[in-house]
Amino acid sequence: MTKREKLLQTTLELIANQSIQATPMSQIAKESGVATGTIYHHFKSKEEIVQEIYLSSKKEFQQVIQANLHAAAGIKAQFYSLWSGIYEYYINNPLLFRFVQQVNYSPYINEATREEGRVYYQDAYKFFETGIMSGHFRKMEVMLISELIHGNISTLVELQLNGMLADSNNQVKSAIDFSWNAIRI
Amino acid sequence: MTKREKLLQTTLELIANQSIQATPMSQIAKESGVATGTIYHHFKSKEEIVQEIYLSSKKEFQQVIQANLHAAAGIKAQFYSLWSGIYEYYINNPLLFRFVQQVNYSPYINEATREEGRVYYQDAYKFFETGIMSGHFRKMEVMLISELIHGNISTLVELQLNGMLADSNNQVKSAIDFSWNAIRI
Amino acid sequence: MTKREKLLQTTLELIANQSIQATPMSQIAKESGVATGTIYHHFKSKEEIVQEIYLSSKKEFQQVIQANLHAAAGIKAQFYSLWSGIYEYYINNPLLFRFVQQVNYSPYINEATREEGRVYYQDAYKFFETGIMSGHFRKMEVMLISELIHGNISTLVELQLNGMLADSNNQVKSAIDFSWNAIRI
Amino acid sequence: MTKREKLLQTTLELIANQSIQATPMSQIAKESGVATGTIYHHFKSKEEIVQEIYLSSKKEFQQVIQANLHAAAGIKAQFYSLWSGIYEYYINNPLLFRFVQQVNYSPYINEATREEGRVYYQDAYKFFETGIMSGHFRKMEVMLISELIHGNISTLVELQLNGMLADSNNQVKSAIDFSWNAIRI
DNA sequence: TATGAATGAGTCTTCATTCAT
DNA sequence: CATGAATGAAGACTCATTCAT
Repeated sequence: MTKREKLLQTTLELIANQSIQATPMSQIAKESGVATGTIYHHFKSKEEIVQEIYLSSKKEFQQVIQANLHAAAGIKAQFYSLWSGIYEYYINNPLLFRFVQQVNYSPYINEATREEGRVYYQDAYKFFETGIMSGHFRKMEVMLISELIHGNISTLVELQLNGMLADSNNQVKSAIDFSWNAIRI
Repeated sequence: MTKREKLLQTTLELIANQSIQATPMSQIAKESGVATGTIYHHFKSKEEIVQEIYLSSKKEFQQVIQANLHAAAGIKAQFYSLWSGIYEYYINNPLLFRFVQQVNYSPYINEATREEGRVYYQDAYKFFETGIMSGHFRKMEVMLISELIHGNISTLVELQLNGMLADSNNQVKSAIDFSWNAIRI
Repeated sequence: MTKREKLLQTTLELIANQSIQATPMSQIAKESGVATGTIYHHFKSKEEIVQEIYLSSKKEFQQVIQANLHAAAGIKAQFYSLWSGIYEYYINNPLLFRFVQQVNYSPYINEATREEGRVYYQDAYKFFETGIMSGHFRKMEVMLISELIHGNISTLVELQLNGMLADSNNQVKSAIDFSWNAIRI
Repeated sequence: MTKREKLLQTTLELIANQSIQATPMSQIAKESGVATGTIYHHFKSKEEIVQEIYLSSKKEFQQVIQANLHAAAGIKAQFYSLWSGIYEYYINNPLLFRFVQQVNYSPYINEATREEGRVYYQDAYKFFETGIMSGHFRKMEVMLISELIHGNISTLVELQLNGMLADSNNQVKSAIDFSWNAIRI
């Protein structure tokens, strides 16, 4: 791992676990095993680090979407695969999930950056578009569908990570059905 | 308005518009037209102000729920009323909505306070419980339904407040249908 | 007890137990059962309260001296009586002893006030003067003798209050002898 | 002088001359020619600076004791040397003397730190122990002798620094005799 | 006299960032 | 590229004192 990657990784962990406000640059430096000044050879500012993590998480998210859309499969199978894929991605990367939550409404992420992040949802948009055209999904703005479904998944992850899902397999199943019924015709 | 109420109101506005981190006590004092020390005559700390606003918003939320559950009406009408009532409450109180978002994942609101806030959801829980018993709603944990539906509404409010809903009446209609289809049998 | 006396008493206790710096006027008010503003009807400032306690303790000290100098007794008996009397006075009034220590080198007691307090030592001065004249005590400045003997007593009180005197009766006896041998011819 | 030493020196001077309460960190910084933040690069807190000065003064004190105990000399000569050595050390380092007085009963020095400081008195204890065993000194707890004698010296320094010793050589002589007669057999 | 809300200067401390080495 | 000492503006909070009631 390069020093740069190490810094990104450390920042991610610290912010996810203790919030931005409680994460000074000095701590990032110490936990990364570098001097304070060194950070500024790799990044312009604290904001830049945060934004870089934010955007790279969105890029990775795009790959998760792509990896779970198997054109050959039926539309319902694809939908379940997509939903579960994203859910599991978050569950397996809780730091990333927490990080985005911490950071999303802070001054570190402005509307421009948020907008930039939305680009990576395109493949999901297309999937819903196709579903609507083919008469499988109710007619709605694809952006709206995407946000609602993504919101459902986030709700589940949030509950799961907080240990609020007893018999969780079953509840996850319920939640996917919830989303599916919400949009299918 | 008492000085105390003025302070709560000012804090709500400032945090909603510019985040907690960007809202120093000195600014709260100045915008409230009082001296810094005066704040501490009314509140123990910045944290206490934030928590008080948070919890009183949850209490108000409870009244919104109650006001929109008309037992006499059919279950679908009740659901649409509840959904729209909450949505409109948020749209009419955007500062409160933003405030809760800003504050929710900050160290100012700990799990204990969050838990304390969940008490006020009880009436919604009961509504979903009844709906499941009577065979109108799919069988799911009521907590799970509540969180998912509330998530849907929040998604809509978020999009609306960010000006991302063209032809918004229509889209709100779509979103309610989304939620309704998600749970109805 | 008048409100004024109550305030003096409370201040004495608080400062003795937790130092001046840790004793705000607000606490003095609360523990005295009055409002903050009330203090300022009775005293001009915090400094005035402290000085008043300081000087009244010195006045009381004068009475302790007088009460323990029995002209009829022999000089050694008088000395032992004086030494023990002061020692016991301090032991029985530990708050006063601690208070004076806390306050003595703080900006609240200036050299003028300290000088004012020394007036009350006159009777002890006279006692030593007489002892020197009659050839019982070594020839020294009476102020010097007084300060040294008083220092001895304070040392003992300090050790005693800190629980550092095992078999304390014996050690107190040793200390009085120490002082007596120091000055007797 | 390193920046660290400069800070210690400045703090010593300021506190000695104007008390802790009247010595804000900002003034320590300014008089040391550094920024406020720099202090915290070298010390954890105000308390740490004060404690460090306190303990290093005690360490130095130990050396003063050792330097003035000449085993070859007679016991009386040693005693006079020790007494005078300490006295002169204080007179030549009035800031240190005042500092310890200012700080001794403040919350900055707790009992633990005070206890830690007492370690450095060991050599004096041994000297008195030996004197008692050899029949030169009256039988007393060595801790008690030490505290009483040290109290005598402090009394003298205090008077001297306050300009209250006219014909001071003579009075110092008297005071040493006072201490010597107090313990010798 | 008594109250207690209000004041605001002042305290310690933090922390993103810079810069000489 | 790397270091870490240094910066200084800014933050939360305290507290002696005032003043309208």
